[in-house]
Amino acid sequence: MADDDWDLGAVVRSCRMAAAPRQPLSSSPLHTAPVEAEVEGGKGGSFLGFPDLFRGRDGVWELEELCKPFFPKVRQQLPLAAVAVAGPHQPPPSRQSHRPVSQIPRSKRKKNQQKKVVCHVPAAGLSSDVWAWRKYGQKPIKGSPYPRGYYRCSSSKGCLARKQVERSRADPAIFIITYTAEHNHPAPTHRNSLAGSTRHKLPSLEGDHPPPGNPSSSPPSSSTATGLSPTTPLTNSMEDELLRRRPMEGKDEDVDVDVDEEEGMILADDMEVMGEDDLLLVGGVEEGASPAASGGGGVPRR
DNA sequence: CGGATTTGACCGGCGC
DNA sequence: GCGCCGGTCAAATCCG
Ligand SMILES: [Zn+2]
Repeated sequence: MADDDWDLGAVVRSCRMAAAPRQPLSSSPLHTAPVEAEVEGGKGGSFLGFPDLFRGRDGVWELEELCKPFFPKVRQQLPLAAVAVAGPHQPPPSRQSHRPVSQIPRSKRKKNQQKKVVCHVPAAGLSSDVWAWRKYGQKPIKGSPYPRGYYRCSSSKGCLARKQVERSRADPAIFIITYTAEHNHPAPTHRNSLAGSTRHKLPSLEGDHPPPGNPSSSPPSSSTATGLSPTTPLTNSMEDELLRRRPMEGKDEDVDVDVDEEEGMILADDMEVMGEDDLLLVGGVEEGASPAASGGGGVPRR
């Protein structure tokens, strides 16, 4: 392959998340990833694309510009490694128990699964998420005073969709969400009332009153973010608060970076085709196993 | 009771 | 070879 440089041909496109207050839709299930960019072999090179404005569908939030002082570390992981599976595997669990990775060649996926969609959205954007996410980790990242939250689809069972939420270092009011993989099932329901599928969303909270010590003056300085995305539903208060902090004057920039290497999106395809109302399952995508079931065994799996 | 959240530890990859 | 970093899993805990 190539010669030339594995550098990158990145195609960045701006896409707006559009909270879409509603809208009959029914023709665009993908509300958050209308565009995609392809990056090839990205390593050691700054790319960042060009501000490509895109039509303004509803013309609600007009894109502004993507000139953000990104940190000097905008490197994207490199793909490479196109190994083709292989074979034998089934290596016994060496080391403690490590992780019974005997499910799928995660190793390959790791680097192969580079499908990422980065979207910069304001606080309001967080609430635009119609999917239910379950947080499975949070870690402080270098170069940013705020930690990054790792979320997974509530139905991790067939949904490899993952989401990374991080706060912008310059604009704490802006969140950088990185979506990986797509859902293989239709959204829970178009945002009915947003059924919160999660907990932790106390209705209380009015005005500010954080009991003790709530850094209302300069919150960002301290570590611990002020609360990364709660989950699907965003506390109104928080939303409002954030909005207040930095009223997005039309500043809504979204960058999509999609790296596709090989197939593997059949499921997604299906979803695209259907994605209409409540389509439950599509043809048996489920894993044959029967984990959830009702506890028939005890330890989950893995 | 189930599900979600939280926190720590562990692993793999990369850089030096 | 070791260290750094990011990412994920896993167990414990709490809420509804
Ligand atoms: Zn999903």
